Amino acid sequence: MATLRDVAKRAGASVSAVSEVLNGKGRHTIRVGQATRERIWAVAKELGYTPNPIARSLVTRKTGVLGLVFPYSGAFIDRNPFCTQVMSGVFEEVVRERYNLMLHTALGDDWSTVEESALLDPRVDGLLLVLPSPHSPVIARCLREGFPCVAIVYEPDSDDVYTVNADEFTGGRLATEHLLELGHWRIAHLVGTPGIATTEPRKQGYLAALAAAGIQADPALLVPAGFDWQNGYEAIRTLLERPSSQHPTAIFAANDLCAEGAMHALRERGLRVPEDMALVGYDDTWFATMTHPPLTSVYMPIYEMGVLAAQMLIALVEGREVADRQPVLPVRLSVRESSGPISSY
Amino acid sequence: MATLRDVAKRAGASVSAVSEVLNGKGRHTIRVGQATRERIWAVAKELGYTPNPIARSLVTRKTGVLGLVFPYSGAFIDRNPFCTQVMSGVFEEVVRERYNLMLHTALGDDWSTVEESALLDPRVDGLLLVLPSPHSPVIARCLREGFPCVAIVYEPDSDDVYTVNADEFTGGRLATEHLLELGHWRIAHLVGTPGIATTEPRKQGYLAALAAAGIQADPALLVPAGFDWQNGYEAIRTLLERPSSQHPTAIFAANDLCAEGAMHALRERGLRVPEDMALVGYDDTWFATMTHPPLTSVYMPIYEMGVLAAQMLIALVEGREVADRQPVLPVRLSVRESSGPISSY
DNA sequence: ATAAGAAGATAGAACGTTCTATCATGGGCC
DNA sequence: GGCCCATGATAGAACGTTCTATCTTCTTAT
Repeated sequence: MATLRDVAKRAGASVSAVSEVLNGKGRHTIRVGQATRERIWAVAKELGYTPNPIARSLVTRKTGVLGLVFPYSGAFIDRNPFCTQVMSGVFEEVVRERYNLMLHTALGDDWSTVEESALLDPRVDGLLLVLPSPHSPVIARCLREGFPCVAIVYEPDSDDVYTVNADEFTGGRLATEHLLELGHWRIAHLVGTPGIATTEPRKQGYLAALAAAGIQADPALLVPAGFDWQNGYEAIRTLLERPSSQHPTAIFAANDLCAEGAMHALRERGLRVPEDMALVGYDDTWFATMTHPPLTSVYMPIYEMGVLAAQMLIALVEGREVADRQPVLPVRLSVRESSGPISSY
Repeated sequence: MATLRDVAKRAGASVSAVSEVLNGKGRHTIRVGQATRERIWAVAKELGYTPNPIARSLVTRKTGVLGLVFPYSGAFIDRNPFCTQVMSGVFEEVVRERYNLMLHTALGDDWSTVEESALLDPRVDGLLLVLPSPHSPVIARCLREGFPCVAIVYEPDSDDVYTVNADEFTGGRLATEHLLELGHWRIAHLVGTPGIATTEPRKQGYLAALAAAGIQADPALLVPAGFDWQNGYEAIRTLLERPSSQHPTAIFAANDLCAEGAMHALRERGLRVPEDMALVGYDDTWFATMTHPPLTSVYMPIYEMGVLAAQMLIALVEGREVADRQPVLPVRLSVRESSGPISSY
């Protein structure tokens, strides 16, 4: 690997001049004439000079690398379309802006590994946190130390924290309203994993829609489930063990994966979707269109959330101001077959 | 951020001593007495010293970071369970070995972006290439320059290249044999994307199984498709436009996603799986178990391939010898409902 | 003619590590 | 008393950049 000094020696110029010509942005007072410029370029090409980003980072204190931190629960990354889609959006923006992406993970609720590795690590310019736990100590620390950091899906616990969220409450409401419009009034909600930021607002949206329709929520229809296929499957199996008079006629699942699990359990009992049980999912990832029947689902702009978060973080890293610190992106309902024919149209 | 010098000054010791005590592995001749050791530790704790990996990398020429390069075709990362599962395996091993992972991508067939960023980039110690194009110039270059590099799913074009593959040929054979055993003899194969390393051997396995059964392959039943849902969907729609006397009775799809697309198209025409058409997928990702009916699929140890590739690369980076440069991992058939009842048992 | 400043350049000090080479001191042994 | 060597230490040269401070010329306005 040729260094600046190698080029300088061979071109008969100073290291400063070579640095300025090859890597400089004209920020400082180093002035190099046309002739020397050309000589330097020629030698650089000849020697195949390529700058060493490590040496550069040591002095500039910028690396051009962003850290992406995922919650880790064994199978989260490879099984949950939400995570991969966020990543996809982040990645796209990162590539566009000529940054690099470093992957980190938090083992379970233990974010200490992140603190040890990524946070204090000058190898990354900033941190993107996906689904951090509530009142995340990592975020608190970033804020305290002025380390650039954006959380994706996080209940803002301070005005200073940068977050990107979707309007989960409205999502829960839309899903439920849709089922109400279809004539259902015994609607179950498969509740997401407790502690994950999306769980509570979706549930509140569900409750609000019921209340607005003058229906008293039946606590027995708030079924604890989670965001995994297995969660949906087991929740429905348990639910169907009750006497059929207590069964709902429609289900609003925690997310698409959970909905598919539910569908599977329903099918096992010979119940048809949507004829015997209407079903609505959440997230509306690619996965929702390929179930049978295709899932009605609340569309969340997951990819866009990744892009936006990356944009915000890059702005922070580069010292630009971010107008909206806590944007909330709109959701909408994607109506497909799993919720049944639409009676109101 | 406290530096070695800060600690040294405050502890009344030399930078060398502090470096040895806090970060050294006892590799060289620096000897520090018990008393100074304790003083240094105390001061380090007091100042919250944390080593700067960038400065360290500059001198050691090791970063503890591995680069993971994915093929990029718009939606590959977030839609294809294969890629995310490889990543999951790689990630697991990388975390276990206390390395870090940097994500890169190759835009389409243009791996030049990789050459520009990752390859010559001293920020990574080695490169993990997922599904590189045949005769990859990147691999050739790594080999030439002695840069550690392991390819995941790659037809070895030299004895020196390190690859991790699954036994695709046997996979294609197993899938086809299974359908033959079930009594099918008009078996279509939805062929994968041309140019991807897995496409050809799977097809060859299919042809070999037919030949072994004394069946002459019908070229019309070799349907060009690809590895995406849409590919399977469209391939089957085209296929079903032929007169039904020319229809197959069974389909071996390029992968699970493609199989699900096929299933969708079949259902649209009122054809039942497996009663009217038996179906076998490939990869056997989590996705295969949640289709309806669940997919019979060739299990590929994708996760394990990621782990193994990472292990090999880390060994290379650390200068250890790798016994088997081109391991081929075994596959097996996961029989589920989409292929129909098993007549031979 | 001369001061002022522009143009073209360079030396060398950082950045925070690792690690080689070197230097003291003191104890044990002949 | 002198020699050897173990023990405890340090100075300072790398690593490859960026960038401030400084030094020559040469032009140009007064």
